[in-house]
Amino acid sequence: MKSAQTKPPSNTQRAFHSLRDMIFAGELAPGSDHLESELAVRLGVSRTPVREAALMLESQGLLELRPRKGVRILPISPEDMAEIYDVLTELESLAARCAAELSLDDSQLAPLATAIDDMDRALDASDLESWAKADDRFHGELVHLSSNSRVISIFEMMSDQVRRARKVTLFMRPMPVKSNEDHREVFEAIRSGDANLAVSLHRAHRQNAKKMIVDLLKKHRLLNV
Amino acid sequence: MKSAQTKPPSNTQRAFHSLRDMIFAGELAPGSDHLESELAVRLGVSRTPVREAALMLESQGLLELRPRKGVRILPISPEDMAEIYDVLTELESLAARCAAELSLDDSQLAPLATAIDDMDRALDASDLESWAKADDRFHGELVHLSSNSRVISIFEMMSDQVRRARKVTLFMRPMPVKSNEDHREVFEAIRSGDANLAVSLHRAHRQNAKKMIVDLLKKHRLLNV
DNA sequence: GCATATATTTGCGTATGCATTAATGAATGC
DNA sequence: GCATTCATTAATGCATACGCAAATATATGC
Repeated sequence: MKSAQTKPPSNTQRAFHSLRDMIFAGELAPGSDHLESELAVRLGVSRTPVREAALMLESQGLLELRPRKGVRILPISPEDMAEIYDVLTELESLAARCAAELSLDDSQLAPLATAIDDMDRALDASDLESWAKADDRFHGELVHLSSNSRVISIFEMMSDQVRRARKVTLFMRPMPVKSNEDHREVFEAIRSGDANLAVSLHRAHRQNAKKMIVDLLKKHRLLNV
Repeated sequence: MKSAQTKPPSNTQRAFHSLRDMIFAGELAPGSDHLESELAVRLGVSRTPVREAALMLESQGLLELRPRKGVRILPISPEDMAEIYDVLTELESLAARCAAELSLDDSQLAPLATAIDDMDRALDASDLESWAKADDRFHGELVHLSSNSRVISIFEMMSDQVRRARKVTLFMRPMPVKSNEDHREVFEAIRSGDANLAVSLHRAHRQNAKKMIVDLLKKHRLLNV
């Protein structure tokens, strides 16, 4: 999926990215409807590339094409997030297992290590935005170590959704101190080649994260109804 | 994704299904290129719905749109199949865990049970086609028990690919006796609510299947080069 | 005979127009 | 006053047209 975007910078690709960005920026609010023609004007192109981009985004679960109602930006419910985290838990655990079994040297593990360090630094500075970015990086790098392109692309799709949910919940949650400890432990397990340990640590880590974000989303929903 | 198809029978949807079926039937051979306009004529519609359908199929990994080369039907390499099986292993294991934890009654477990019985019967009759169908059903039902719509749709996507690969390898493999035993064991573990056992049994089962099909695909590739 | 330049073809990306069909509101009957 | 039907509106689904760029064929110079 990522590779598909790097081909040529066509209008369809631009529309795809623009719409995606607009959704993440909240410019297209979750639950809102938008006519294809309206979006086309907004992006300065015709309906065709907008439609094609919308079709792609639909298959990624960011929006839905509803005949005569326009494209509907899908909201992220706690239930959706629970599903997503369950999938991420499994796929990242697989990645952790692969990584541990590869007996990687320090240079190959460097991206993970720096991500962890960055998270610590961000935490010290109470900079949650930076922390979230580094956290994303950690999980992303981990998944890339699986060198399974399917795992990677599913992960990227779902990370998008997680990032959307995190926008809402980031400042409701406590400081992710435990989370940072988790990362270090997982990292050490991978480094020492203990696949089973890496998997079980990572699984527990993700399950905690799931519970946290799902609860926060529920709270948030209560606040906003 | 499945739900999207049930909306209205539009030309795009028809094209989507037709192309998919043609790919599975081998009518569009793996590795072959086809012009959009050519496919449009063949399906009796204009290029637009063909393009839209192709776009969807691209995001499902069945084909690739290559400017000026036409849509390329992606071949299924042993490497791809290994990736797919690794993902399926994790997601189905998750489903097995969920299923075991739900303490389902016999009526809810019935679809699994019949699938297993059908496999046995097919095996007795040495009817590999029927066996494969029942096997598909078993795995499908299992995944549906997860009631995780993401897991289900990823599974359905990847099952399509597996089915394609199986077309080629089904008659090269030995009788799946061991496979049937595996299914029964997994089933019993789920019924008795032993989640960990269900997971480990199922994981092992899928890893065996992976090795088998990947090896067969490699052999097949050697034969056809 | 070969390499480079030029012409031609061809397929795609995109715009646009039209027919279809769902949604909305008006009008009519009960 | 409410429901039902019909007319109107409007957005989509799709066909079609066109320009551009890539690929191929042709021609030209050496």
